[in-house]
Amino acid sequence: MNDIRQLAQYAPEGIEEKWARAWEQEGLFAPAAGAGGEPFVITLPPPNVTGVLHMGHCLSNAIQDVLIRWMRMRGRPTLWIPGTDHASIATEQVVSKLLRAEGLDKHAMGREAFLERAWAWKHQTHGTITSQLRRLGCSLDWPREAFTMDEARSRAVAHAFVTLREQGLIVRDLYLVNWCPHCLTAISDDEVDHREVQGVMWRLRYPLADGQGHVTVATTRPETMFGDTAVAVHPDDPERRHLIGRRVKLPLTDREIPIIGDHHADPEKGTGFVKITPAHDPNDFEVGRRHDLPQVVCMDERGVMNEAAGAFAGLDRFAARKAVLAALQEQGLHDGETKNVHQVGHHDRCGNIIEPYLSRQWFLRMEPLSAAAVRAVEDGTITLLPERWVGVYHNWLRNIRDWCISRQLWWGHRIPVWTCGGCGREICQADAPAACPGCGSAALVQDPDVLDTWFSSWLWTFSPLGWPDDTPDLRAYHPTSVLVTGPDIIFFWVARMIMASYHFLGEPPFREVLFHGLVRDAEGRKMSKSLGNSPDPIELMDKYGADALRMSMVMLTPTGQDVFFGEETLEVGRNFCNKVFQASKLVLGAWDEAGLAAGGGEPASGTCDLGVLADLADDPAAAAAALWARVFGAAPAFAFRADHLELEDLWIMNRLAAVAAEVDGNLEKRRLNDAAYAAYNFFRHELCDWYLEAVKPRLRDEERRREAAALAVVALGASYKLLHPVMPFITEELWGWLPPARGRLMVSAFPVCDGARLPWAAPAARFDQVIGTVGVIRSLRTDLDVPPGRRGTAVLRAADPARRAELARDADLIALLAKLERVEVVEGGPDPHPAGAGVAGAVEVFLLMKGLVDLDRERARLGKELDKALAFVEANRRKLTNESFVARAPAEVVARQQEMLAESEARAEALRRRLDALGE
RNA sequence: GGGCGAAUAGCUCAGCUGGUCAGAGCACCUGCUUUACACGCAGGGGGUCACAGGUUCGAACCCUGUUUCGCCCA
Repeated sequence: MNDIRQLAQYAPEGIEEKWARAWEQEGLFAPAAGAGGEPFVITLPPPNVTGVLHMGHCLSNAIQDVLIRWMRMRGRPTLWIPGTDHASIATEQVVSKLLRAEGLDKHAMGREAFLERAWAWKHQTHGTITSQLRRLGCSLDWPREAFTMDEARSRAVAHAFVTLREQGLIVRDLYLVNWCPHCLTAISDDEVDHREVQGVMWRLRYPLADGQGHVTVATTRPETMFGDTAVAVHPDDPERRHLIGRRVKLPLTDREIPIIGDHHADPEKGTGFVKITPAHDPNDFEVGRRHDLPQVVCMDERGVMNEAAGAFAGLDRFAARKAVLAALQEQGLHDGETKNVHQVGHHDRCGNIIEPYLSRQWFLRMEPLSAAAVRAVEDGTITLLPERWVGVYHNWLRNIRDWCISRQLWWGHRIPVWTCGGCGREICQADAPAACPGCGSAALVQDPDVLDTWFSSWLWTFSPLGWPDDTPDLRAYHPTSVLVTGPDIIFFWVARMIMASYHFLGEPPFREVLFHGLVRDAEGRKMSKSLGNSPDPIELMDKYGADALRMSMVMLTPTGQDVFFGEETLEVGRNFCNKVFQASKLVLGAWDEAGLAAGGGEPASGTCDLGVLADLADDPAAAAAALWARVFGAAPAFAFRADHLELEDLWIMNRLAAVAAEVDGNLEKRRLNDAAYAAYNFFRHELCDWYLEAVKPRLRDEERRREAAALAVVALGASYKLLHPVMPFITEELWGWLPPARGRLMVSAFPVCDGARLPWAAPAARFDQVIGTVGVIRSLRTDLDVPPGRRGTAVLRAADPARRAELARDADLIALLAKLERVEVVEGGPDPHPAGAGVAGAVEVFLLMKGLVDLDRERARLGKELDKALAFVEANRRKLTNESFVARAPAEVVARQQEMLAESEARAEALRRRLDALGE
């Protein structure tokens, strides 16, 4: 279609792809060269490279693009850096699964071959996510794209590791970690998902070693008893403390273990005796350290019992539980059980129950890094929005624990530590050493593990800018401006990024964090693959358009609030796109007919201050021309005639200034939904419903069409600008159709205004009076059943002479908008009769009925309806005065009956009023 | 167990510093093919602002308690 104006409805196909390509080719996503001012920078939270875009990304990326486009238009050098994340565990799982489908085994094929396959998979899927981001309209600076595992980022990770190691902040320790027996790797505390589980608390009898009875321990995990190295009681427990120092025989084994006193045992909980299993429980681990207890590991990395479990060796942990209980039962050592709801840790990636597991891992000491992060948020250097997350953030930092950063995986950054086979020396350096600096041996073995993915992500504000090198980008664009992400990764990522940036660069990574909510389905459930309730954004964009998707999501999502998403949500956006298109069609047609020369200049980004209207309020023609010049970058090629500027013209300019203030102000406050809604409301309910309707007759009038057409064009142009950050494609397209428009909308100036300085307050109020009056007349028409085809006469009565003078001047406008034949303005006198009456402010409004409706027929019809209504009222009353009904019927039914009575009475009353209004 | 948040129309939510605040969108009902738009226009119904107290001239808004729900941490 050559001329978009021929379209009956707006269709985004082709248009969105066209602009996505054009903008990128024209280099408009790169920060403007030579532009002054403080850069506005965002690093895209890198999506998983092997994933696909989901609705959450759409929301997050739409929010980021709105901020970026807005700031770019406002003239700030703007940079949004794209990138993807290697997602260690997730990717390794996906690739392993693919291999299994081919009958291949990861371990059999070996590390090198596996990594080759993983890279191939990464290359294959990488394009998916990036093309989806382009499709969504994200104005990312693609030449700067980074990948957490590319060479530069790997260097940054290695550098960070080595630095921290040299600073003594990274240590290797035998420690109890969260172990996933399914993924066969350690995970950090933060990857453990605590879920409430209906479990059982078993009571087990441990015989005293001297044969004098037994103690009863309570446990939810009997299978770990083979790792028990003590039984604890509270040292102040009056009933049990006398047993401290004695020994018990550990059932099913030939071991004896001591009874110790430790505060960990709670006399109120369970039986007061707690078995201590240092190698399989984090609390017990601490107890064990305090009492120097041995650590007995009784299962392997797959959760299978080992030789420490004697006869139970080889059983899976859950099978072992049953078997142990059965064996104890047989020996009379099983002392009953109670149901017990408790929290059980699950791996957030695979859902399997994690196992506390004793292993040698790398840890990062977090406490020394946390102080700067606490201070930055406390003193306002970094702000978090919504503010309520500040407490959560501080709480985590105050109780910070060491971070287990090693993972028993292959896909990721390999830990840059080598051990010399010759002298046993440990070498920690960024690049692989050729030989041991100590003994010269070349027999070096690198640590087999890789680093937690977040260990690369936490460098993400500066690693994409070239760190650890001192690059021009790093100097120009760091700290970044905003981080937009979900609050679910406040610990994983946000807090750690802040710590990393202060530690390595001594400055904040960003100035503010904007948290957005989760996208849920229409029933409020989280979107998940297993539920199948997560729609494909690409399909949705094909169907509704990316603009519609963005507009709907942004408009319907208050800051930080979860979104309930159903496909019909997108209709709001799609319908609005069409509305914008239709209005544009109307105005462009009128402009063509007016045959005006346009006049427009090359646009420059920056602010286009509509406060100029207030400055020139005394000379509306000059103000209109100045408005044109601000919006289109050059003076109009024609003159506005002051005597042709009407009330509605001043009003729409007033509204334009007000909406600019509102949109810009709400973006400033990060209330994106309010900003989008303000622009939406202005366009649909002010520009279309009132202004365009008011000027339609002028647009057909050769003498008077120029000013109306020109102001409509300006209003469209300014609206496109205000809407562009949210709906970039359609606005860029339509901008191109505006005769005075030059260049690209996306890099044109953004309308702003000081909301306290709006022009023409008095004329605006006068137009509001017109709107109110028209509203009353429209209501009366419906109430009185005036056929839509019948025009009529309204009488407006006002005591104030000034108000009467205004009404007289606006009578034609009111008649037009209310579809009346005549509007009379009177000072006083009796109520017109027969007529419907209403009030609009200080103006009494009468809609004359004579001639509009056949009074006799209407009287007859109303009389009949009234009779019916009264009969119904009577029936209701009879029932309710029947005492036995009121006493015996269910209260609900009586109440319902009373409701019906009230309703029918109200209806009868309304009908009587209408009948009275018709007169004799 | 600890912390945070929420409760306002059928649904999703605004309501910022007590005073035109009882609102919007969607849904619903009615009317209308008015030459930009039925992906539309016009009109309309609908809420004891969770509950109970308190402060105040005045409370969705502040305080206390209760209930329910959600999230995070242990």
